[in-house]
Amino acid sequence: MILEAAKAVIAEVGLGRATAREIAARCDISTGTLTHHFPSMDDLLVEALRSGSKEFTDRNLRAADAEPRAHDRLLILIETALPDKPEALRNWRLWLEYWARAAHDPALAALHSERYREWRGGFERAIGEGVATGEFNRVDVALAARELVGLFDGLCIEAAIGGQVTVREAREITLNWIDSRLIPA
Amino acid sequence: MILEAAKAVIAEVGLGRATAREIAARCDISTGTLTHHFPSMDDLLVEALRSGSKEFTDRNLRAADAEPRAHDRLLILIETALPDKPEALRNWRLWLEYWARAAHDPALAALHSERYREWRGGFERAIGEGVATGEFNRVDVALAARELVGLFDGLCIEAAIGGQVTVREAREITLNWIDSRLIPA
Amino acid sequence: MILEAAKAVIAEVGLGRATAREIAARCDISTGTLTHHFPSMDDLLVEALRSGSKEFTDRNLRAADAEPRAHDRLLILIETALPDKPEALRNWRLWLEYWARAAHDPALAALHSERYREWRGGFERAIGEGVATGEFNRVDVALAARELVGLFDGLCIEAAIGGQVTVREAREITLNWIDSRLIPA
Amino acid sequence: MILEAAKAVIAEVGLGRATAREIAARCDISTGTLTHHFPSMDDLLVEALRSGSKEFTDRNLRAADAEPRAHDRLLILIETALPDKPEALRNWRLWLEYWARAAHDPALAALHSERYREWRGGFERAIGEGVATGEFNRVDVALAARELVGLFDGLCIEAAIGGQVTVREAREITLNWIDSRLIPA
DNA sequence: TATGAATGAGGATTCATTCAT
DNA sequence: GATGAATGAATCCTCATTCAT
Repeated sequence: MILEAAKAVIAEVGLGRATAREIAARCDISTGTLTHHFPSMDDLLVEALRSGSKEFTDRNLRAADAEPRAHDRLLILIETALPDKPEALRNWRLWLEYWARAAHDPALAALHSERYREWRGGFERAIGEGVATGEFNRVDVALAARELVGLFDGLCIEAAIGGQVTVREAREITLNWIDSRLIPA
Repeated sequence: MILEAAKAVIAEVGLGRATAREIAARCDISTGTLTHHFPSMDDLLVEALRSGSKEFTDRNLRAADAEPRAHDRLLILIETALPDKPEALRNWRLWLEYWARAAHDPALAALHSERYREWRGGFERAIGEGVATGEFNRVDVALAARELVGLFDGLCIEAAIGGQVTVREAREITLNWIDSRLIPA
Repeated sequence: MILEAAKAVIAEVGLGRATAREIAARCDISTGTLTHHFPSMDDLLVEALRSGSKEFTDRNLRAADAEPRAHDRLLILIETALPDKPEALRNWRLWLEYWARAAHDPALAALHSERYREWRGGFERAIGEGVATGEFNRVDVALAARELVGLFDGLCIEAAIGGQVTVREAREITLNWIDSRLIPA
Repeated sequence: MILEAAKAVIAEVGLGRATAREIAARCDISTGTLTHHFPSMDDLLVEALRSGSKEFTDRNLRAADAEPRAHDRLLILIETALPDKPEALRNWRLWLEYWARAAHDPALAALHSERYREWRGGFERAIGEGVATGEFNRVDVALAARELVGLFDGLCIEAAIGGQVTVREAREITLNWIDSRLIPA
């Protein structure tokens, strides 16, 4: 699939170095065929970013929503997204490109905003459910979700580029946040 | 200055669309003059990213370190960096490009890692000082700094691209984290 | 054909002044089309030098080898190569560029060396045949070929640039060498 | 001296790659100073070719003319020019560039023609002297000089680029030519 | 539908040359 | 006389896109 190849190339070399030739070569098709299916290269790249992150988050959200206990939902969202798995790492790289480009491109910013809303929605539902059942403390659900997602994003970005935060630290800090904030003493 | 123009262009149109011609035009110089000072366009862009973020964080760190009280230090770091000021917004956009590119470029990742270490160091010093003087609770300083910076980064990124988090929310969540975690009851 | 245009341009203005634009204009194609077929300009120029001299010498060698008498073989090699015909003149100019560049470029030196070996091989075969049939004196074939080719090259270069040796003189001196050295009294 | 640096650069990297920057760097001067002395880069390169070959041949001609015996004169001309000495090798490389460029540049062709005339004049004087004193056979002096120089040039070019002719072979063939043609039985 | 040769605008970079200091 | 920053034309090359087959 062309989009799949595009995602792989973007994750590997970045949005700025992702060329039609390289993507076509991944699919073993000609650049002519590529343009036949995606008349605009720009649209292809944007769609790759969008669908790439959408697929990833949708799958994780579904997996989380299937869990009965709120704490397990959060664990699934976090564990599947932590960038120590190739697929998750690829996703964070796509997101980094997404963010960088959205900063200059209102259309992309809107798309990203929508996707981010869905992602945070998963955390909100889990926390809300936990609060409702008494599994969690009675926190401000929207605020807690904002904080948790912000914390998780900030840690994962740094972990994804191999910076000063390791995946292990990102996990521990995030889980510790849940324990100390949401779990009743 | 050429670097200043480069930073402005990168922040406005992104790393991928920053051309020598545009940067030269900003400075009212020819492209020949540009390459006379920066033989490699790539080096210029990287240096712009590096020095741009370094200047910004250094200035903020100095301002924060000049404050006597730990809480004020943190407030300064946060307030000056929140992306509701043009300069701070520009800085977050440079950082987004920095992160995105660092994901594919080990050399840039190393540079970024160093800068991030300094940035987090400012938070660590402030928190450590507060703990030492009894102004703050007796928390694990390194861990608290990691968490605070991760939270702040995650929120500011989203705020910087005009997404689902507003600057006001980012500020409140961050300050609330400080109050509830660091300030003794 | 692109290579043909490249050879013409090199012969006319020299290797150093042969530009992609000029070669493309000769073919009535765009420079984009040129690089589509020859991604590297350097490779194109080298290939033009190589194939140009190869075609020329191969054709002459075949024509010579078809002659039954050794003396006629030598006459053909010499007569077709003397730089008073446009094609032969062009070939000497390509060779001059070839030599000049081979002096600084080992890869080109190797290519040239191989071509030179073939060229001298034609003379060696002719002389060897003449010696075998008694048409020529019993000379050291390899040595005689070296001498004859060296003499012919040295004279033709000077004739090709319109220097102190005319084509007529080059021809007479070369043929006289054959008569006095190879033909039995 | 600027010209000396220019000769060295041309001999090392070729006429097409000889830049003002490199030549200036060799002299430890700025490109501004270079252009101050040689307003035209083209004139500098041409002058380097011209003076370089002139100095070399003049010195060798003077050394040869100082010898009393004709055979020794020829030996000196040949021995000093054979490209197994750095200076002689450099000279052949300058000549190759000279020839290549003269093929497209009438002005350079005229300069080269004059220099070649002087060079061949040295051989003519030596041969003429030998014939006059009876040291050599009664050959056509002009024709013999043309042949000898042609032969020597052709062999040395190939030897200079490290091709199919070694310096040893070039020497032997040339000396053998002298023995068999000029020396009485 | 698939191709891939052709395109040409746009990219960075090189370079000889100019000129104020 | 010497400098070196500034210049801008010219270089090769990349690339998304077009279109006839």
